[in-house]
Amino acid sequence: MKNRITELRAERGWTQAELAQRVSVSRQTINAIETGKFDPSLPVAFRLARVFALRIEEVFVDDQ
Amino acid sequence: MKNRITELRAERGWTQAELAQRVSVSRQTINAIETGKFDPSLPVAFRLARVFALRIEEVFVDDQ
DNA sequence: TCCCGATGTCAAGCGTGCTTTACATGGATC
DNA sequence: GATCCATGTAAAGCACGCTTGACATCGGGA
Repeated sequence: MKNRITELRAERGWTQAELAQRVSVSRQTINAIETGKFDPSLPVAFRLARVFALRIEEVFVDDQ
Repeated sequence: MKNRITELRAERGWTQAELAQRVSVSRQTINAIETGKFDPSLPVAFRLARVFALRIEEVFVDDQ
């Protein structure tokens, strides 16, 4: 499961810490998701899509 | 996080076991998701949306 | 050069997601 | 009543998601 979070965050000029605050997780969690350590839970994925004003499928790419 | 899996599955005439097979999880996992025991992981959510030919937001409803 | 903000990473700890095995219940059919 | 299928549930075990706290590195600006 890939994601476009680093790119989408950069477009908006947000730091990892800022994004973390917007979706109510720790900075380390955002970093781990961006660097592919693990996939977020479904609720966190929804919150991420929401702060980017995108659909989940536009943020996360299922590579089967 | 609510979901419409029981309803969508019934529309298609699938049993929990059939759906489980289609998304490659155990029957107990489908049952637990339907009965609200826990939310699926993001990859399983993608597979569920895919077998229903719907977007994730049409299968899962984030109740903030 | 010195500092500082941003990012990467590690460790310990805890709750969740998912598995297998197993058993209980209810409805339909015989 | 006996059988069968679908569903619900439980326990044990393992891996993952997320936390806090801490430390390392890197680039930019004073």
